[in-house]
Amino acid sequence: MAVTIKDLAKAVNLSITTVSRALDGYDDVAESTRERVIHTAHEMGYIPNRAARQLRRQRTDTIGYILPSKSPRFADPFFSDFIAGLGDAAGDHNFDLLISTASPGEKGESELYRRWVNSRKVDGFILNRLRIVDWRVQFLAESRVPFVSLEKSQDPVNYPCVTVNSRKGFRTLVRHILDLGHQRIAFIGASLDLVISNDRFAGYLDALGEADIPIDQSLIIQTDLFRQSGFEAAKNLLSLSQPPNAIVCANDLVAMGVLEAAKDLGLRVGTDLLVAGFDNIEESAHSQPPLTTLSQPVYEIARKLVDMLIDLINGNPIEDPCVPLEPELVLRSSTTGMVRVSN
Amino acid sequence: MAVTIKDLAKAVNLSITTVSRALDGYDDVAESTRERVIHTAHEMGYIPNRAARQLRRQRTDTIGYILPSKSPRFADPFFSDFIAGLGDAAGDHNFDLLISTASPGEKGESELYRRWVNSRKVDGFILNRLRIVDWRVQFLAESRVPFVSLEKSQDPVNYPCVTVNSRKGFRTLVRHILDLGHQRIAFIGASLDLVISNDRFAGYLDALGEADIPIDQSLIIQTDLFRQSGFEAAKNLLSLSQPPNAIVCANDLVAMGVLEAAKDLGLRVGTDLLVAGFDNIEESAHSQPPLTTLSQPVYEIARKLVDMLIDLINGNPIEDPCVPLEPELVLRSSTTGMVRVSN
DNA sequence: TTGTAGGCGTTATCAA
DNA sequence: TTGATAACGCCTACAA
Repeated sequence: MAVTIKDLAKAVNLSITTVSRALDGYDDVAESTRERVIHTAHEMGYIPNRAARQLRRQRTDTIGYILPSKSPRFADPFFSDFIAGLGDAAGDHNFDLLISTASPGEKGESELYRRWVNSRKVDGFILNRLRIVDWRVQFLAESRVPFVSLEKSQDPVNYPCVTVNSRKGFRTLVRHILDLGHQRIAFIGASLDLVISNDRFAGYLDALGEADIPIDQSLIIQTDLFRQSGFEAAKNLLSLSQPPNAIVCANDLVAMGVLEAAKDLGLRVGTDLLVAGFDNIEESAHSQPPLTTLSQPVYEIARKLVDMLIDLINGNPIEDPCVPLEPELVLRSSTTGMVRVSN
Repeated sequence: MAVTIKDLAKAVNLSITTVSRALDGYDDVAESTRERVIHTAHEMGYIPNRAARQLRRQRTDTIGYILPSKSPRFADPFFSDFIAGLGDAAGDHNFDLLISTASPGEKGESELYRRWVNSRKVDGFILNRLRIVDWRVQFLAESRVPFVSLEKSQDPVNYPCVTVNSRKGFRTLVRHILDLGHQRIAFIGASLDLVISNDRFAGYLDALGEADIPIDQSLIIQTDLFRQSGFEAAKNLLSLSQPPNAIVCANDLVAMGVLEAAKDLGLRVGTDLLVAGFDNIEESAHSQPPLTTLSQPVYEIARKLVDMLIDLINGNPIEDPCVPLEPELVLRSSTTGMVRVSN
């Protein structure tokens, strides 16, 4: 059916060996021979069989990403950008991207990682949504499978990563709100096991601490990072006897839910209630009102991660074992009121 | 490193053959032997090497989907649901899902399909966003690679598919708007080469024809199925000397752009201007105002497609070579005005 | 009921 | 500069 190296060898009247090496650019092949081989290969539409190559080289030229999602049906747009970046960068290196989904913490998740590792399905992993202590880090390190991550866990293991200083970002964001004269600021985030949630919460505390504002536990909510969770959390917060006059959210999706809750309650966001998020997803520029948020270059981060991972897989030295980035504060009318400062 | 069947055979003191067949459930293996093998396999964490199995079986247990997108960074939420369905269903069958992106019509696209076919990377393909005449259908049919599709092209080839009657759906939608007393209805869609665009346009024409309303070419716009395109198209439409009083869009994303344009121009959507879309993406329930749209069960469709494809790959008879579905009209205030008929 | 052996398509080692 | 040949890990006639 498909043309194999054997067919090709027969066609050019050479041994399989020579053909293989002509194609792989070894320098012990006569230039004329190489040209002939390459030409005929093109002509016959020869493409090496992946499985055979993998078996022989013990490599798959595939990187894996397991989307940490309970319900992929309502995927965070964050992941669209992230996956697009992974896919594009992988393609540039002639790698494939294998994707699956698994709920963090559930049994299926660890099984999936284990399967992909044991059956040699991928040469390495991309991780994100790390926990402070993350079993994946331990497991992959022990299994000696290359991996890189967005965010860094506290495990005593060294691995390349990209980190976004969301702590500092959130501190800046909360300060911005304080500067506008609002002091009763609520925080909606996820479990503090999650690095991103923890960092952002820390930034929130930093800013309040510096302004000598006491922490009010009733204004701090831990939930999922979904729109619906934001909606419900906001409904609760806003029905307190002393409701907050600002709500900062660990991501934009949650903030979208908050906007909707505010609308339901007839609050004018930007004046009665300030709202902000994190991620700068596309929708946040188009919401009603547009959302103040912290922007991180998700697509580029994903690309960078792939570059690092492939270096790692190839045994190349990684120039920058840890790339630190700063999120950018994007001011929109959900905090600045009617004046549109930025789009 | 990873435990192979050889290691396992050694451990249980049997030949590779026997182990292999014990694991594969052949009935010519002593029950006691089988138990011993399975037990030890578990214990040692044996997982068959994919590459070897693929090479031997000439199968990859992988299905491919190439996302037809020019700019994956701003992916249509439609694709999130679709891909989630593909992934989940594939997983249920112990198949993998290989994903990549390519711009429809560009050279990279055909190369990608060709590569995946020739290098036997996947056992079959899922297609969508079909053209009226689609080279992929021709190519895959000629290559004798199994495939199924959402929507059906007009190529003289038989293949299993799921179709959504969007023509009828759009007819119903446009009628709904006509019933509300609006007659100047604009259509924003994509190239009429695209089956979905063509069908929806046909439904639009059906409804206008039945109501004896002449077609006004200036109200018909062909563009991309992106939010920004909808925004721009709407700006143009609404600045006509005789602007439309309703705009129906080939998908929700475009409708979102239209909503924004309307807001910019100070129009009250639902009264001054009616707007509707197709897909029922999550955002359409939360937009300002919520959007009237046609709903199709994207996730379930994707699952169904995978089931059909895997049957096809396995040579099983397909019970239903073509599954026809009806989209459901979801009325919201973007056409019904202030009254929220449905959420 | 179990084992031997050949081969899937490649790449890599060695010899010619 | 080229060509035999042996793996990689698995499956499956066929033989025992």
